[in-house]
Amino acid sequence: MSRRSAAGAGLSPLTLNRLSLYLRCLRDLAERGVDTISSRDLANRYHLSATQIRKDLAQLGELGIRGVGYDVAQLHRRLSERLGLDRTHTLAVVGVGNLGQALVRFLSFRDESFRVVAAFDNDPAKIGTRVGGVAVRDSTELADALRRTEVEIAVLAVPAEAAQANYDALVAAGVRAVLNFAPTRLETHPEVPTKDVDLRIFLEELGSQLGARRDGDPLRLGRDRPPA
Amino acid sequence: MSRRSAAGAGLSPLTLNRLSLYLRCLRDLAERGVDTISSRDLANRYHLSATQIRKDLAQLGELGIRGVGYDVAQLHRRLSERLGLDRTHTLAVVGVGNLGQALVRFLSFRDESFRVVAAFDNDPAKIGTRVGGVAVRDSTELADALRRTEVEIAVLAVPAEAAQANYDALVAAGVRAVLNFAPTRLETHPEVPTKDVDLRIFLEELGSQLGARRDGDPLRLGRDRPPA
DNA sequence: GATTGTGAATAGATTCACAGCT
DNA sequence: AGCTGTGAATCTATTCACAATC
Repeated sequence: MSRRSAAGAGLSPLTLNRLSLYLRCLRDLAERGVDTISSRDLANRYHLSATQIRKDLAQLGELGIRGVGYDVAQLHRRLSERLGLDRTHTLAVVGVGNLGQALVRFLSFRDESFRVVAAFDNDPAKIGTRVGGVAVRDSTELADALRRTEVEIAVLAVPAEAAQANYDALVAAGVRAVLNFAPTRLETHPEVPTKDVDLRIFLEELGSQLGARRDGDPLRLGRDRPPA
Repeated sequence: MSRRSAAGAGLSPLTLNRLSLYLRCLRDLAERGVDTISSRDLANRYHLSATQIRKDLAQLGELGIRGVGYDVAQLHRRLSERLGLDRTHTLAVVGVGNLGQALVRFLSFRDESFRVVAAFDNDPAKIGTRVGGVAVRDSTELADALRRTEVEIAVLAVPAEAAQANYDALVAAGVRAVLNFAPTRLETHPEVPTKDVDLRIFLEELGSQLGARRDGDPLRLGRDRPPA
């Protein structure tokens, strides 16, 4: 079989997320001057699973050398490619409230792979201002503006009520993927990969792991051992 | 078997996240004046799976009425309880940069279940200022401050380099759970549930689903159908 | 001897399909 | 008749264990 056989096929989101993680580890290793690493070392250093690393990486082709390990630089390159980080993705942030503003600034910050090229809001007080070097435009211009600037990924950070309408407008304007921070179930367009990120759900997950209220046993805090 | 048998046991994070979702749907339904709903209707309205709803809810006990469906108000109450939302969780946000500030404001906003009671940063320029009604204190006071105000959940929004040290300080100060936004693999304390939220990984997931660069076929944007 | 890559085994999550209530 | 709750079946993900390779 050839070097780059069917290695580009569809990986599961779980695998993709781990690849991102591995990539970050490799960046760290490169900075520290490590140039070869075994799956076991990688796992130990960053609290991961060695077998899983091997299974995941094997999906991209034969990347390691038996008896030796993986070449840090080469693996880094290969992962970047597979994750599409070898080129710049253009982003638009829609909704420049608390979260939207933070996202614009956060994403504009020393990152070669993602670049915020447009921001939109429907609040007249915000339109025309600049956030993190990006001009905030009127949401109603969205369709026109996007068609000209070829935005690949949209970041939706509007209130729940406005999410679906904005999503539809974005898809109609030819955006190819959406990262949705609005706490709603969007009716998604099947051809546009959409990822929901709901901050409140993360908190609720933690909250529930803390155990529900036990009446008469109010809030054992401090250094106590947990119930289990 | 009694009404509240072993129903409080450990649900998987996946299930918990879906319960949060169902809860949000129920809130919406209650507002719209719906007071009974079947798993099928719930699924259709919010693009979920009916069987999965039933499986998930069954884990909390016998909540529905066969032939009829679920009582919206009662189910809402029951889910809130299980998710620990029937009481207020106290939060501390550590790191008041772009993201931290947005999180403080976002979380301070009309939410009964989570309340930001403290914010910390190590930047002298920020210490003493207020963000969303919360005073920013020096990170070095963290241990003392937390012991007095009994914070349950910490939100870590510091740069990667500072994350581990702050995490350790938080755990030592008796925090019971951590929501980590720093892009690092933390060495976690097993008794403190910790959830990583890495915004860049979400973007990378989308980026990779967009397909890698195909040389000579640069950026087909617009309304084209995707490769598949 | 060390380490990868992988088939087989296990664990976990989702879907199916239907018995059992109302 | 309609809908829940659930065992069985299926699908997906992870871990084990070892043959293949350096």
